[in-house]
Amino acid sequence: MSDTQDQPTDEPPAEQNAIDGEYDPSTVEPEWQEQWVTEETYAYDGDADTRYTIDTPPPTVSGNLHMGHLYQFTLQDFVARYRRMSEGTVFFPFGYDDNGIASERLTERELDINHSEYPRREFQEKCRDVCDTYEAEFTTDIQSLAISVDWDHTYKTIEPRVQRISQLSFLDLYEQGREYRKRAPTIWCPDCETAISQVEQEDLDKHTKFNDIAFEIVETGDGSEPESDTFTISTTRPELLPACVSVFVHPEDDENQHLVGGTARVPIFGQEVDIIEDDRVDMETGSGLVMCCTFGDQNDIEWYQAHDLDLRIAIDESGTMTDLAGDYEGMTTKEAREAIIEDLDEEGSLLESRDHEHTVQVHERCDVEVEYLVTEQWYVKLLDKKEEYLEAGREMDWFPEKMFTRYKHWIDGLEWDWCISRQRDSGIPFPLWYCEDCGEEIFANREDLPVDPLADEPPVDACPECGCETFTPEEDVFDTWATSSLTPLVNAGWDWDADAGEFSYERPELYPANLRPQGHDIISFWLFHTVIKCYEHTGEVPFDHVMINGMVLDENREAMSKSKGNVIPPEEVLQKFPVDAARYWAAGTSIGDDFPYREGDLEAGERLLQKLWNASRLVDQLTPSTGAVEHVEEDDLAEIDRWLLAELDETVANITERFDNYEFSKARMELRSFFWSTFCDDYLEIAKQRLDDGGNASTEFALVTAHRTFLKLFAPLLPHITEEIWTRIYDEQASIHTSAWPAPGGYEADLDAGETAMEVISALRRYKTDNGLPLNAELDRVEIYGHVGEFAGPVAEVMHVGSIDAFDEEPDITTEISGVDLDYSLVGPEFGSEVGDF
RNA sequence: GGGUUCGUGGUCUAGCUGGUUAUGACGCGGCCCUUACAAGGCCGAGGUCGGCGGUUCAAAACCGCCCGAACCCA
Repeated sequence: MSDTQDQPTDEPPAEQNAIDGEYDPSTVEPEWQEQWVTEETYAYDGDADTRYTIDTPPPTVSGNLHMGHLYQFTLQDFVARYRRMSEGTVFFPFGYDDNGIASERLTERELDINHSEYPRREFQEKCRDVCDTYEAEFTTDIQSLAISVDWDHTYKTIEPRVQRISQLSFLDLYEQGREYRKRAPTIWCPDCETAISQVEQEDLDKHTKFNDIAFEIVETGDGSEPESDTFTISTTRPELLPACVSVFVHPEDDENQHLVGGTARVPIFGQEVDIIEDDRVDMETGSGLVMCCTFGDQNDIEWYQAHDLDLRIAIDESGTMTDLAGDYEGMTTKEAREAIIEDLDEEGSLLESRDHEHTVQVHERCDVEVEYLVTEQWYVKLLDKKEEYLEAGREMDWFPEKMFTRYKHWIDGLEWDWCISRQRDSGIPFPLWYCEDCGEEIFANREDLPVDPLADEPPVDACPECGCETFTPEEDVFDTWATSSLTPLVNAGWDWDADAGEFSYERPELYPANLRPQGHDIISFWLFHTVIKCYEHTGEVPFDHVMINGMVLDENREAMSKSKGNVIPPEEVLQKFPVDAARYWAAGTSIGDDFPYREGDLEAGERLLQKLWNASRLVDQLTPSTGAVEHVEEDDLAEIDRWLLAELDETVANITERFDNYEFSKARMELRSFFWSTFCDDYLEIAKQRLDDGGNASTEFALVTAHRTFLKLFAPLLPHITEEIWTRIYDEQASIHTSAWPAPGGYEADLDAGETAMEVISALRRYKTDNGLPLNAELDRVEIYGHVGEFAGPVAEVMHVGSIDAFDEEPDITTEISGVDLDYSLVGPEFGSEVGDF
């Protein structure tokens, strides 16, 4: 009997009328939140037979909780709570990603300082202090949302344990030949003086001058005599002229075809450059001829690599002109731009200078235009295994399925290996030194990790290559995602076992994780990096399932943003509505779709809470104390009671399948509809009549069984109210959230007759309403044409009908209302309608 | 510029492996205080399923183009 619907047990009887008065979430919810934390209700049971593991991307510590967090964590929590009941135990950890540039930025903003004003160590300490404050606040917020995290399993990506894992990962990938150090073009912020990744830059519209500059033709490609001695190059960045290495012509540009293969001379600086054909030229802009400088934009880098061009570096790390710029050396790029335009004009090479508006790439942090510099950076190889990583993505089940295409598309479009070094202050250091003489890389020993090469000594006294005894520490730190892509391994306690000479897990059962829930905005970098790093370390993809959530929009379907001023802070919502109502709202959309914040949906949730409370009060009033409700065997159940339990069976099966497939919206809708319409509107009304004059074991049993089952089915969505009712009526000791998920009890009943009976009730209500009668008005006699089986009795009771005559056959006459004395004839609902003609 | 996803009553949605009268909620109108609940119950109005074309006996669903929105990558 253990795998049946939730039936009454022999628990100690609760006091009669355990539920009275109104439900007051403002006092009930905080009490439970506190109790769940102090009693460790959600503790992971490592010894359990079955378990479920969730690996969530740790939120970046960059500010306060927003609606996106509320939504996302709530969705994760639906899964966690459902699985905790159905599987036994759940590993649901919580982490903070506080080792990156976002945290530095938060610290600078919070303390109104700049990182460059402090020694690295001091600044790092400030970052940690600020993050601690925010994290404590964030933790309180998450707990107040009833997210069922195991608070004994939390981590920060800056903590030593995670630093060790991150550095181990670096060493392992290097030994596998998956990493290399290379001098190559990188995206560079001259203000922050660091390499940045593509995701850290954003578009900004800027007003500039578009300058037409004459280049002298030294030689045409086909040896012909040119009509003119010069051609025109249009550029917004004349300060890059000293870095000009070639000129490009589009292959379909007939007018300039004769120049291809020839050479041109750059004004002022005088270097001769090749004229080359390439289809990446934008023929619509300017003259159709374009110069390539190392480097003005990403296109220049592509050309540089595709055509093996020279490297001419005219701008250094701080945005200052180099000696290559001759007279302009030492100027900022802005000063040089003005000076060069002036000199071009004087020399007669400046043909025109006009206003121009275009989009530039800036660093999201400081809005300063990025440069492309050749610097020495560490990379993780990606490009040689695109096919394999695509296959790794296919090994996971995606919910919704269509989100896999984003992963696929990202890999298809990959053109760069992953630059993982950052010239930053607060982050996890690279565990290595370089020989001062020969540059040999000296890596830390695995058992010594974590190390900080700026403070710690290298593991050798002399360079194994050249014997030199002095070393330079690597000053760079890892990209945030080089670490936060390791959370599945952090959860499982991945580590190097020096004795065994291999990697091991502290909790091997946790890898791979069952589920990765996250937003669709971070599929391309966070999820992708997590999949490939874990895959390279373990040979296995880190997740069975990936559940992708959409973004929260405002009521007009627009993204919430500070600049639009349409941000709704969660605390404002939670002041107005119960947490359970907010969770009901969060359950209201298909997974993966963006969806708007709508107050009406929270009001609907609030009404559901009241309905649940009131229905529970009625069940409580109608039935004896829990211990006195007797178990009734299926054969001894009245038809109407067995019908309810059979319907409930179907609902249990459906809801379970919905949760299995992360279809919270459908689960919500079906559960609400069955509870409200079938249980409250139909069955409860019937039960009231049946229990009117004393006890009825069959109905009491069905009522309590259904009610217990409802509470459990609602528990993942509405944790507070279900716990409150559960405790009051059924169990004062154990939480509903650690009880077992209900399973269908195998009840069989005449569902057709039940359905017909409910339609008859509905028709009788309509009749009374249409005739201005109260619903409890007495009717003398009703004839039913249709199969209602043994339900005629309950129907008569609930609708206050004197006598019911039921006929299985269709009537000869369709409808007949006889007399004025409330005699009533009713057509049996037509059922079994024909399905088309084919 | 390239790609992905989406477009269903006033609002948010279900349906989308083609087949009765297109689902539900919110909102709106009317009636009803029936001893759990008026934050309730019952009834009702409201849709050319973004547009045009195609496939088919049959299209909200499948195909093409167009319009519009969002996101990702340039």
